[in-house]
Amino acid sequence: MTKTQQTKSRASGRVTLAAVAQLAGVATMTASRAITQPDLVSETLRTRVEQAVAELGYVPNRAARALASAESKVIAVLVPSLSNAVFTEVLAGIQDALDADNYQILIGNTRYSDAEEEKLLGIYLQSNPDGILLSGLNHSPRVQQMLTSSRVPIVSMMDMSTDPAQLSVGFSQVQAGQAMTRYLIDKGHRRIGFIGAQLDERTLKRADGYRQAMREAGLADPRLELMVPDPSTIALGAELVERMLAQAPDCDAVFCCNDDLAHGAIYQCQRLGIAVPGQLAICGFNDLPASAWINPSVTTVATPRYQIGFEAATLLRAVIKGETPAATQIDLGFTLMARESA
Amino acid sequence: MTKTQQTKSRASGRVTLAAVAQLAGVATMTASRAITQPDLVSETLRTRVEQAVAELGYVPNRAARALASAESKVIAVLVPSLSNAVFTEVLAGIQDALDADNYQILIGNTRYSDAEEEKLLGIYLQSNPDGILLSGLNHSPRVQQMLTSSRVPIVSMMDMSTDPAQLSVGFSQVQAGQAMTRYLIDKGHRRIGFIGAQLDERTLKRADGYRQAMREAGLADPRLELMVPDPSTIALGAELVERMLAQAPDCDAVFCCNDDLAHGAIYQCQRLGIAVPGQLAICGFNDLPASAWINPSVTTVATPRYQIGFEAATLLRAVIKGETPAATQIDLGFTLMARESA
DNA sequence: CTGAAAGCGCTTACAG
DNA sequence: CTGAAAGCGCTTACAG
Repeated sequence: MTKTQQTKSRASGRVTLAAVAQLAGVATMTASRAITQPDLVSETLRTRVEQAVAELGYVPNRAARALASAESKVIAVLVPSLSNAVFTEVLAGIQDALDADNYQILIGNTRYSDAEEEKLLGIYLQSNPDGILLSGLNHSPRVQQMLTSSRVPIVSMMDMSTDPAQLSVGFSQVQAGQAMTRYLIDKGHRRIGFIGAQLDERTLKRADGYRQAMREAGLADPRLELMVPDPSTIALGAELVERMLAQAPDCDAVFCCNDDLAHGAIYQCQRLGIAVPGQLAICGFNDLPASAWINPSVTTVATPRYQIGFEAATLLRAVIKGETPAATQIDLGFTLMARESA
Repeated sequence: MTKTQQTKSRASGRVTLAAVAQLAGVATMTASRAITQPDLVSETLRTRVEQAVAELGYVPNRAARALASAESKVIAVLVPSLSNAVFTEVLAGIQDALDADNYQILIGNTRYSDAEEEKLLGIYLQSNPDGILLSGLNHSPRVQQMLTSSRVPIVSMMDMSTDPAQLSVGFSQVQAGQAMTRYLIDKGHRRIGFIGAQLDERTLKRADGYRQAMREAGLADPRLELMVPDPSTIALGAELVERMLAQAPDCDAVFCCNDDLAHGAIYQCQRLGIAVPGQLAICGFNDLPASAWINPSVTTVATPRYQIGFEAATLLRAVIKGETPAATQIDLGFTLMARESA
């Protein structure tokens, strides 16, 4: 066990596969096989190698493996936010789907910024990922170009693509926006406002759905829309509900593009003495855990984000393995949760 | 540019440094230097290499770099949860601190499980990380052993270590628990309950602080404690406040080990017609964004989680660079936020 | 400032 | 079922 003959070597000092093989009395590649494809090695040698691994505390070097083999066992995930519970649940689904495969999951938070997305993708591409999980369908030309030239398999999450060549898992953001608006119209509301923040792809599509439904009903009015680029927060919801009421005093319902905004709007109405839903109906989007508990409980759209992550990762893994997926577009749908606030 | 003489080679097909060097008319290592240490290369050659990089769309292979050099440029971060906003803010701080250094940040969600922590650490160690950021001070013997034998620099986040050899950044969970309890006592409360969930290291320490303060004031009573191992959620807070009132009907204040629980407790009191803080004072811990907005607004302890992430990453980076840090323990403190609910 | 050679620690064909 | 050799794409000493 004392075989330190490092002269001017660049050896890291870590235990190598060669050391394991030597202790087990086999060739390096037999040791390699005993670890990665144990079925191809006789029980005798496999046991000897396993003992050597345990005795030496051998930890495989992932960089060496990635360099020598075709695959990196890395999957990169790009999400626009980690403070938004929606995406942490997407990540939980991804984690669960990839659990057993020894994948290294690279989680990148783009903070809703194209520049940040480009930067992170650039770094991740250096790791030669086996696959990439992306949020949304719209990306900067630079990102698209990087993606194309990398030839890495990609699955897009959150929305449905119209391009059959593009793998996507999610649900129709437009239809969900429409469904909520129609629900409010059916409830008898006529002056329905839309509050949107961040103005990311999904918010804009929900707004589209809102507009379509309002137009169909002959209720469309641009003064009922309030769109700001700031990040969605409870504080912003509180602010925007007041601005909406100022710009459209006859507003009788507000569709907030997400639950954070809706919660803030409700809390603010409580302070201002505005009855919800009596004087003003308020609804949100996503069905965060708090929405079922706030008083009044919040009418919203439940979205299958955990499932999206799980199914997207499962689809990606299949594609990486060279399988031809049964479907390239997986629509997981959404559920309107009618509660007290609207 | 047409130099495809791959016979039975295992080449990946990607553009290599050698190809860049050839196009630029320099040696491979000069190309390498032009990219990683541009100051050491003449302007002429540097420009030629840069043009070749752009023309070929060269992306460095991180695995090859990691294998050839001593450093992996990987930092592994282990957090117990991603659904808890506290840790996503810690991550934001880490991201910001490490932004410019081309580090690959490996984010691992241990889900409060020792087994999961061991598994993730095992995977991450294969990447030979330059440093590791850990949550908390208590880890399984197996994890400690893996950490020790890896010899990778470590910084612990969230709490203060008593071991001077252990780098830690955070604040005293015990003192924070004490401070909140004393605040409630000073407000005149005598029958102060403590509700704890998950029972992770931090919750147990806050409970310790609570007990010490109650003992000092001669108010200690085990019937005022309610500890359950379930994950902290709003729903659980709603359930536990009822159980607390059942087990200690004369309870006049409840200290929840975190804000999620406190929010649930408040919503439930609203439903049950229990006035907060009139009949029952309720306070939380962490100061999540909603706490300032809920009616009544929530008395809680603001914790410097973004700063913890930022400072811990900064400290780790210094240690990796071989610098001797000015302090091995960084106490970032906490702030009691007195609001309406208690 | 620039470069030819060796090596990092693994896996891939190819034999036997 | 087992193994000797070559190679993955970089960087590290060491010269010049």
